[in-house]
Amino acid sequence: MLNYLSLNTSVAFLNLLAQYNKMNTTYFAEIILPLSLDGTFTYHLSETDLQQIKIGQRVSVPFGTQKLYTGIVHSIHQNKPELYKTKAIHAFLDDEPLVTQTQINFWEWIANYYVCSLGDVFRNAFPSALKLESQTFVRLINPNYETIEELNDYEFLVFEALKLREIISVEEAALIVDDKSAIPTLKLLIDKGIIRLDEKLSEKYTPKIDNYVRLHPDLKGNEQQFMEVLNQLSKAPKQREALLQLITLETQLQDKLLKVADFVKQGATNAVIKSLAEKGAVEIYQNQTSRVENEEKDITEISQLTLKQTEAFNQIKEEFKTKSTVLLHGVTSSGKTEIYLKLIEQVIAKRNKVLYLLPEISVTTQIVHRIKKHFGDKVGVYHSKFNQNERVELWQKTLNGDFDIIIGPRTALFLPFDNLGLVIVDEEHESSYKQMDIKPFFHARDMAMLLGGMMNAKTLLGSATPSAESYYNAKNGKYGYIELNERFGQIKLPEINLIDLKKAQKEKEITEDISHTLRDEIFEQLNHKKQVILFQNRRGYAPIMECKSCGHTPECPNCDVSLTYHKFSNQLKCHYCGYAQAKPLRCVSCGSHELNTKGIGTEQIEQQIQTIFPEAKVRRMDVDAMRGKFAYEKLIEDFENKEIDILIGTQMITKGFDFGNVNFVGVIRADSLLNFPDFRAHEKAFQLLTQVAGRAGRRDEQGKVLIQSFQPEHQILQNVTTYSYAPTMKDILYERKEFLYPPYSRLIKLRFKHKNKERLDKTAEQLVILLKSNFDARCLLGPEAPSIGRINNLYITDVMIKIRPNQSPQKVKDLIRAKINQLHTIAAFRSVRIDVDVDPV
DNA sequence: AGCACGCCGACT
DNA sequence: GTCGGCGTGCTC
Repeated sequence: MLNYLSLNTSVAFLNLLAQYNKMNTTYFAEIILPLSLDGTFTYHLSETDLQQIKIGQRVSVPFGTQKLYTGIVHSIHQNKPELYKTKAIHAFLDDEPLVTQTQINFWEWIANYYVCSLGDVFRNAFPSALKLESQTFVRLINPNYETIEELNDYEFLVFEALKLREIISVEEAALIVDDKSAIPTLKLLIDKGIIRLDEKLSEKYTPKIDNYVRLHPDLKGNEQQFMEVLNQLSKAPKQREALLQLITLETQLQDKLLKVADFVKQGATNAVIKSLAEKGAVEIYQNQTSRVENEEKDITEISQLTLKQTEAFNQIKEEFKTKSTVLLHGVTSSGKTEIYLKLIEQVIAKRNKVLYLLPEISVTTQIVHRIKKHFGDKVGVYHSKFNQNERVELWQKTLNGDFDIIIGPRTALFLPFDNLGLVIVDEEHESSYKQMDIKPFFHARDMAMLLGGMMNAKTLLGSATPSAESYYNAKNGKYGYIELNERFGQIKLPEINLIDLKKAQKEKEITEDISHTLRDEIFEQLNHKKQVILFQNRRGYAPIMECKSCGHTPECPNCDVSLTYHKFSNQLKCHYCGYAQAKPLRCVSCGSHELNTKGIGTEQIEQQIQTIFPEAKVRRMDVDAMRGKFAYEKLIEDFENKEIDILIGTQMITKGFDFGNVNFVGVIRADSLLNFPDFRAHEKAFQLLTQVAGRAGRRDEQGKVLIQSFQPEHQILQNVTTYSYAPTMKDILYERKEFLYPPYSRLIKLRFKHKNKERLDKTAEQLVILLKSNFDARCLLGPEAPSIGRINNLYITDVMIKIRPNQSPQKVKDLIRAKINQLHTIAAFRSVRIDVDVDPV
């Protein structure tokens, strides 16, 4: 009895213990979701989940009332959350992780540094084709519903459709009825218990499948059978010929596969190939085609470095022994690329990977071509014009370790590579490295150094005009510093001269905006069959349109800017929100027909130049002319083939655009660059003009540059003509120190946006009040509306915070986070959007 | 960031 | 009278 009892209790006890253990061994996963919400989200794991879950794996999870989101497994733990009930993971989307642990660490670092959520980083860093969103489907659950007379026409239509196909998507349902009544109709059907809504995930990425052709496997290495087939074809000469051609092609291609389409291009016809296939001579099969395959076939040796280059190369290597970052300051055409190539070669020889960052536009140009030429299919190129499918393939290939080198703009930083040995940031001064439109507002140059540090890689910053920050860091010994101040082949730097526009106007030495000196020079160049580049940093025809009689200027209805006149499309456009209207025939204010334009854009220069040089082939290069995926490549090709005599461009032409046949560059008006209300204006103007000048005389002879300006005496312009980089920087750094700007402080810009101006200003003022006690007056500026105070119907105001060198940036950021949260506890302030921009440019 | 719930203007 | 506008609150 006692035994029985004790046995019984022990069984009960064991059950209890098992249950207890089970409870205690409940596991949870932290999931990163693509939401702008702080932190990760906790889901509980079943035992089977636990078997297959891996950090970095893609999962789908329910979030909110019904939606499924794609998330990434961040971590696994046993801490049961007390404040809310966890849900289960819906599904594992892949067997293996698509994100590495290093990437997760990197994302967290970025979220912390740039004061945004981990979800913001994930959303931006991960290809969107891999972020599945659930689609809502309608499912029939009561096919036997009988009281049909109670259904309205729309309900009946959906019911009938579902009887044929059990499941339809909400979109299909909307097609059956009309768009507007779809949701109400479905609601009624749900209420009647006839249908149910289901969420389904669909993969957005689709592999590209092509038809390929090869010699039939049965004939391969079987000479006798092959001869038989060939003899059978004696009466079909075309087929015989094609078969023999295929053999030749296959030998040439070695292991590469031959697409049917490519075979057709080589002379075979589809009909012939089909007949051959029917006779068993060839085989047509399907295979996945890579969208990111390299075309490059002949790999060439890297050319020998010159003495100067070798010297620089050795210095870089020496500096890398003690410093993780080196700044290579080399004038345009000094041959920085060759040095990069040599370094890359050495790094990949050690089985390390290289990340090569370029400003956006340069990714499509010659540099990429040159790198591919040396490293062939080991080069992965990322570009923002890639479509979603191409991005996915690049991601997967990178994850597989298929590439030794990844080249790309700032987003390439997020590809899943490992084992980096070297990061190159070319044109490091370029402001396009800073992401400004979507969160995270990161600076790719800075994050490249960080990522390099995480993987023990070295970072090489390259520029002809280094940023003030990098120059400062180099001069202070934080980075290694190597100068390369001689052009390749010892060609002299272009001679830069200034043209005084005031004087030219007074002496009538000018036609519209082209001074006669500039005109004569262009004429001279064209006579020598040279191509000319003209720089005007404004697109459109004229930035302002003005009524001659009343002075009215058409403005954007959504933004606080005047509309730019585009003659080509005969429209007035807003460059901030995209608003466009037809050019009005008369002034909307007074009805006058006399409308004037003020200021000049590329379109107007194009027209003026074409008038002066009616025979010349004039082209324009700005975002308006560069629409479409291959517009840029096409233009480069045309320029190379000398189908363009004069190219007029915005700052686009300063990036990766080097051609041997250009000996002269003209700047139409430098003034707009100099008078920018920004503490970086002088730095940017010097860099831009120097870069523009660098386009001239790159190969055989010394180039010439003419800069037109109303203030030729301006110190920056004077310094540009004499290539006085160091003195310019000295002045700039002196001012920065005086006014406590970077690199002598760190900036955080808080940008407030709201459609109601009063509420906006009140909120910004309130946050300043909350922050006031923690900063001295010099370090907390604003709120102040930026020069364009309203974009897309949202009013904007900025608060600037300067962090002194002795302050902890982390503590300041924590403070900002806390104060914004505090502000948001009050409902009235909550609707104002606050963007935190760390290290604004 | 989505998405649902809830309260006020312009329409059949 | 409704439809639908977007303000507000919540999501593991």
